[in-house]
Amino acid sequence: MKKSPTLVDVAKLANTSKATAARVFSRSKSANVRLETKARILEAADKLGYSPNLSAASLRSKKTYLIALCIHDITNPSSPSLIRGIQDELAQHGYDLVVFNSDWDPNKEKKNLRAVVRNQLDGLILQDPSDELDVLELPDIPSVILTSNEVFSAVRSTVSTDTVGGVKKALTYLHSMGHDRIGILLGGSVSQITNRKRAYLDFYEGAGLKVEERLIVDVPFKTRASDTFIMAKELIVDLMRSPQRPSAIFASNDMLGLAALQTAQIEGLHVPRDLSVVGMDDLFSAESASPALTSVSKHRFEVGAQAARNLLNQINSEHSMEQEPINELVECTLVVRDSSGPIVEVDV
Amino acid sequence: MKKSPTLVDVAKLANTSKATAARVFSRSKSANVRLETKARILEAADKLGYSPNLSAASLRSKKTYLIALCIHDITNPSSPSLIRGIQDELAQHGYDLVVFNSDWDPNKEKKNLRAVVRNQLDGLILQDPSDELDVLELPDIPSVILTSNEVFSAVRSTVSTDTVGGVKKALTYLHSMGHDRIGILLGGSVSQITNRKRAYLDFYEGAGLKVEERLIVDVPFKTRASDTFIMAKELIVDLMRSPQRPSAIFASNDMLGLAALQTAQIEGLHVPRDLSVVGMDDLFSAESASPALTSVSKHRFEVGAQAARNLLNQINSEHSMEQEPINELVECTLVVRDSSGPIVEVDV
DNA sequence: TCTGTTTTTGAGACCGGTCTCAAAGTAGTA
DNA sequence: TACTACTTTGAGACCGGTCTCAAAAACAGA
Repeated sequence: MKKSPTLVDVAKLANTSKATAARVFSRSKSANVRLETKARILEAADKLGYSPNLSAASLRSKKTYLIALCIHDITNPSSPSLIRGIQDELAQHGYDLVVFNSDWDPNKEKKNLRAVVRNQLDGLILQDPSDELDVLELPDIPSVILTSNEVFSAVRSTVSTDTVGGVKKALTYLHSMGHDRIGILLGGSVSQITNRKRAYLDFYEGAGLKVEERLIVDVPFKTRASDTFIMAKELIVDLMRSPQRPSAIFASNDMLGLAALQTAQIEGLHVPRDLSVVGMDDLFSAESASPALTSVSKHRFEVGAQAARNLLNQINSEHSMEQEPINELVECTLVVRDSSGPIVEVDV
Repeated sequence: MKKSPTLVDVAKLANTSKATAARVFSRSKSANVRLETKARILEAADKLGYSPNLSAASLRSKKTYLIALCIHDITNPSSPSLIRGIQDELAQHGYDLVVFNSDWDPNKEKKNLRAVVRNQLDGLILQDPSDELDVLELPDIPSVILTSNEVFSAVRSTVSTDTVGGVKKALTYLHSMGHDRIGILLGGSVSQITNRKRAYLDFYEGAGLKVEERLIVDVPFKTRASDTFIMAKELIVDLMRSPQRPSAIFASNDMLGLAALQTAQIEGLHVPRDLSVVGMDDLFSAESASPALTSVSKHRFEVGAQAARNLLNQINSEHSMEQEPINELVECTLVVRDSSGPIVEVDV
């Protein structure tokens, strides 16, 4: 592995100065280099197989053209589209993405944030910071936080999903199909659970329906998806076998929705005749389920793209850290498929 | 955003030299610093809120502690577990991961590889390089390639999946259940298709069964998963409605398997009574499908972990680029679930 | 041809660490 | 106390770009 050529080598071969050669490769403002000179330099670079050293560049210029994404777990099925939304936007501006997992561990989260500043990354997209994280621990760089937590939205730009609205859309839809006893499967983080439960209760109150505690099922969160899935199925069986089972189930995420579909099938309930199921996230798994699962899309791709755009704006503006944060809210959309339909009165 | 403190600032405050201070933070070989001195330096660093600048460090030391992963599309459902396998292994050694997507575009692939060397990344894991990529275009850094293509395995370490063996396992299983007319759904890249078709034909020949061209279905590849899915369903309908439909279907990836399940349901075929379905990949979607999909696991997590381990070995050895490449093959495992069972003779 | 303006080029400091090498300090032993 | 061996520290070159600033070259108009 022979030493790779440097800018000085290129300059020497092209018979110019280091400074001029640098201007050809610099990605900052349009450099003034005569075309003839430029061609000569490029030719020399090509001949030597020169490739700029970004470490050196970033040392002086303070720009790495790398963005950090700190998420909980890339294995989470909704992560990929989020990431893709970010990457597609970043790629257009020559930025690449470094992905960190926190596994919902506040210590890992902090460790990751330290890595972000050590590596001089140019920006940060942080998913749902833990409660343990103090605002002051946020690195002092352009950042967008994916959260609806006001503690953060007060100081940094955020993009969040209108999950409350999404829950309402799902319930409104089911109610309009004649369902007035709708089971809800709650899962995920504590804040997600309280959030959606609140929305559910509000809807019930608004619609003048009677809340039955039995219909509200909390599925404890496990790190491994399969474990949550198995746990969910047990709880759903209980719900379905209960004397007055609901005619519809709203699952606050697609994994729970799929668990409901599977359980229904095992229990011999036909979906959607005997039971309507609506999920949330609109994963590919929802589309490919049997029957295809009606689901509330959170538009993760768009969320990612929006976060990236906001971040790039901050990076490209002069005094980004003094600017007022921008807090964006992405609406949910209901995607109706085959797992839901009008209530069917049972002829006794 | 005030200027962040440097090592010199820390050294000054701790009343030592830059060199000594550096030794405290250096991640290379155990530095000899008196405990008392070290404590003083750490205290000073803490007081100033010092954080090392990795750009500077890597300029001199030629190490960024960043690894590149070049894959086709992170949105592909099997990517996350691969990534996780890599990350978990890397994290133990203090490396972070930069993820690049090529979207099966050879030009993007080349562009990504250039970015890898520009950024001085310490290692590369490259998924299934395109045929357009010349071996000589591979960056001259430690790397592991996820491919079974001999052109690459001759010159670089590789990790690949024994898909041929996997296909055989699935078919052997179905055959043992009494199925002798097994449809196969082929999808993915050209090499994947030919690969698996070959395995299918070999199995049929070995088992002394008659090959029926009608049972071999090619599903054209589309960039968007949903498009492939829709296309697949149309083709599967044809297969199921054909006069002599197969009693079992082997899908060469889970997406096609799920499409088969959905189609069967729509067509009123009971799985597994009327039709057995076996997929490949063992995605979470397979586990959560209704009925749960029997699938051949390719152990993507393990593949990632193994690739990462190999890469780290290269990085930590002296003359990595002169070493003989190590080519590893990961076995597939059949995970039997509810979508497959013994053939049921129809009473006419 | 000459002057004023604009464009292009070069010299060299600079970024913040790491690394080498030699000097200083400390122990252990005769 | 003197001497060797080992540990700890400091001085300063070095990595390969970027950036500033001034000099040189090119151009335009008179």
